[in-house]
Amino acid sequence: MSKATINSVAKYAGVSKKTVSRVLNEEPNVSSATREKVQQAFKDLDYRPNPIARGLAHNRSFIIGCIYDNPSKSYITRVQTGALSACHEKNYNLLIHPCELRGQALLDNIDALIRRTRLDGIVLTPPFCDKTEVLEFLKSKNIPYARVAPGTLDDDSISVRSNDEQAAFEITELLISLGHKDIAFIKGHPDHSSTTLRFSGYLNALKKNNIEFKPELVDEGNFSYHSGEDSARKILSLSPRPSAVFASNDYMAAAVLKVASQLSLKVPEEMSIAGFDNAPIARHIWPGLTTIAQPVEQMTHTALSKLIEQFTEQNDELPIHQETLEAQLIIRESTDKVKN
Amino acid sequence: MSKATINSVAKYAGVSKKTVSRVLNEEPNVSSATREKVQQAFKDLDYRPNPIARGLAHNRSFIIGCIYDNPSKSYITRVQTGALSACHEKNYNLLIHPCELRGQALLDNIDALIRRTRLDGIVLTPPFCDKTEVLEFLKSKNIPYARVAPGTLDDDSISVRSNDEQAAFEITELLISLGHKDIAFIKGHPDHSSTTLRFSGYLNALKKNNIEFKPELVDEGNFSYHSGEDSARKILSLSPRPSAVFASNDYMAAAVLKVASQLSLKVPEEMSIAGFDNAPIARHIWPGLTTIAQPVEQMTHTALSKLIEQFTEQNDELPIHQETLEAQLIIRESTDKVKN
DNA sequence: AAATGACATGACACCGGTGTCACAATGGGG
DNA sequence: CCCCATTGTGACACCGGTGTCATGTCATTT
Repeated sequence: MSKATINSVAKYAGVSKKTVSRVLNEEPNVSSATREKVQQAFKDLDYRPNPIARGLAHNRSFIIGCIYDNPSKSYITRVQTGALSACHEKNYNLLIHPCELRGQALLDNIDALIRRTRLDGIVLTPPFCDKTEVLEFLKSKNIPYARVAPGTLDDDSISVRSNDEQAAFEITELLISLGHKDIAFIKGHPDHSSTTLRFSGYLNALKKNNIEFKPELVDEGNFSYHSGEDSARKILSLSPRPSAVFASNDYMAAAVLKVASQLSLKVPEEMSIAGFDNAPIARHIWPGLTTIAQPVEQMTHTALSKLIEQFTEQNDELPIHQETLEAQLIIRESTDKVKN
Repeated sequence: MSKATINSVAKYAGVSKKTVSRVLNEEPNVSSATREKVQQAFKDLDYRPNPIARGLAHNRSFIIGCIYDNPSKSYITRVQTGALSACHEKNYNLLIHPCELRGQALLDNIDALIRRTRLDGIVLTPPFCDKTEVLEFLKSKNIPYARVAPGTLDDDSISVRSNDEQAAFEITELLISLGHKDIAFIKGHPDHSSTTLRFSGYLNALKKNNIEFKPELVDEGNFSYHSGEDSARKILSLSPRPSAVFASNDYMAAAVLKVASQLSLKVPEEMSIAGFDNAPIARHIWPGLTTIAQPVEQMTHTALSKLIEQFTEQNDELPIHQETLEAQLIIRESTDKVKN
C-alpha cells in the first residue's frame, strides 16, 4: 500500500512539508542538495501527491465534464477518445455526462452536475454547444467551457469545428459530377446545427450547378436509422424516382440502402447513396457508403487542450480560440455514374 | 455563484460547524428545532457540501473507474450507461478508462490511474475481468473491484454475467431446428473468455443433436468486422459450402453478410447467418441478424451497485456476490429453413 | 565593519469538511 | 434531592496539500 504522505516524505528527508511541496511543484529557491534529498525520498517511499488534497487547497477538482446527447455511439466514442487524450496530457480527468434533457430540466441537471462534482470546465458537443441558454447558464455560473462542432462561431468561447456546409457542398457536387440531377436529401434532427449547415451545403451545390431545387425530394429525418427508413420509403416510392440520395448521416444512409435492397434496387447501379460522418457502419455494409470523415477526435482534443490551458496558464494575451479543421470526402462503392 | 461553505451556514444558523455537519449527514442527536434552522440555512444560502473536502476527510474520492478494451462502441456505450446509472444512484462519479495494454504495461497503467485519481473502486469488463494478474494486482493494492461478464465465477469477487455458453447453445439449436447440418463457426478474440464459452455452446449443441463436428467449418476471428470478412471468405468458398454461419459477434456476422452479398449468395434463402450481442448493426443491415441480446446495462448496473454498497455499508454478513442474468434469443431475417 | 539584498527554509494558517471528546442541560429512578 | 444516563452542542485536531510571512545564512556593497 502506498501510504506515503507529504508529512512522511518531509520527515524522511529531514525537511519541512513546505519544502517538499516546493520540490513537488518545481518552485524556485530550493538548493540542489535539498532537492535531491527530497526526490530520493519520493522514490524510496514511492510517493504520489494526493490530488484530492491538492484540489481542496486550490479549490479545483481536476475534472472536466463532457456533456453530450448524440444518438451515434461511434461519434460519442470518438469524442471521448479525443477528450481523454487531452485530459491525460494535462493530468486532468474526464467525467462523461450523457443527457437527454432540454429546457429548464437540462439546466437543472447541469447545475446538479456542477455542484456534485465541482468541475473545472466543460466540453459541450452537439446539440448542447448551440443552445444559448446553456452557454449563458455556464457563464453565469462562471464555469469555463469549450465547444466542439458548434454551428456558428458567434461568441468568443473556445470553439473547434469542421466545415459541415463545405463538406456537404462537396459531396453533393460529387453526385452532380456523376451525372445525377434528381438528388434527394434527408435532413437530420432539427436540434442540431449541422442539420441546417448540411442542407445549405446541398442547396449551394445545386444552385452553383444550375440544378433546379425540388422540395419534394427533401424529407426530414432525425439522424436515427429508423427515421432514415421512413424517409427512404417516401423518397424511393416517388415517381419519377431520384437517382441519388444524400442523407445527413450514415445511419440514415444505411437505412436508405436497406430500403433499396428491399425494393430490389441495385446500389450503386440504379441508385447512388451518400452519407455523412464516416461512422463504422459506412464500411460495415455492402456496398460501402460514400461519406464525409470529420476529425472528431482531433476537434475534441484541440478544444479541450485550449480549455485547460486557459485556466492553467495565466495568459494575459488572448489567443485565437476559434478553429476550423478539414473534413475529408471518402468515396466508396455506394455512389456511381447515373445510368442513362 | 454558490459560495456557501459549512462555515457560512453555521454562522447564518447560529450553530457550530459540527452541528451543520450532523444535519448534513443525518446523524442523530440533533434537536428538531436546530435541524430545521440549519435546513432553512441550506435553502437560504443555496448550500451544497464540497465533495472534495468530504473526500479528503474520508480519504475517498467518490469516483469509480471503468476499465475496458472492447472493439464494439455499442457495447462500451451500454456498459457506460449501466455504470453511470448505478453511480448516480449512489452519488458517485464514473471515470472511464479505455486501455489497450497488456502484461506489465497494463498493470503500470492501472497503477498510474489509481494514484492519479484515488479511485474508490473499479469495474472490470472483458477482457480484463478475466486476467488473474489484474485481479491480483488490484487485491494487492486493496482496490475493491467488480467484474462484468467474466468467463468464470472462480473467485469471491462481485461478478455479474450472462450465460454465453447457454445462449450460444440455443442459437445453434435454432439453426439445427431449421434443418442446418453444416454450420460454420467464427471464433472471437482469444483474449476474451466469451470466445471459449460461445464455441463450447456451439459444440454442445452439435453433440446433443448428433451432428458431426467438422473442424474445417471453424475459423478464428477476433471480433472485428475485418477479421469476419477474412473468415467469411474462407468459409464461403468451402466446397461443399455450409448452409449456415454462426459468428461469435454481430460485427463478424455482418461481415459474413457482406461477403455473401459480394458472392451473390442470397441470405437467408441460400445461407443463414447468426450473430451474437444484438449490436445496433444487427438491425441496421438487411436482412437483420438473428442474434443474442445480453442485458449489458443491467449487468453493469448490478455489479456496480453491489460494489458501492460493499464499501458504503459496513455489512457484516456476506451477501451473494455472484449473479447470472438471462440472455435473450432474437430472431430476425438472416436465418431461415435450409433449402433442399 | 556594518548595511543590504538574494536565497533557502520552516512555522503556521487555511481549504471545507469529519471524528473525538468534553461538557452542559435534561430527565428518570432510587 | 441526589445520582447517573441520555441527549444536544461546540471546541479542537485532523485529512494532505498550498500560500504567506518571518527568519536565518550567506555574499556583496558601501
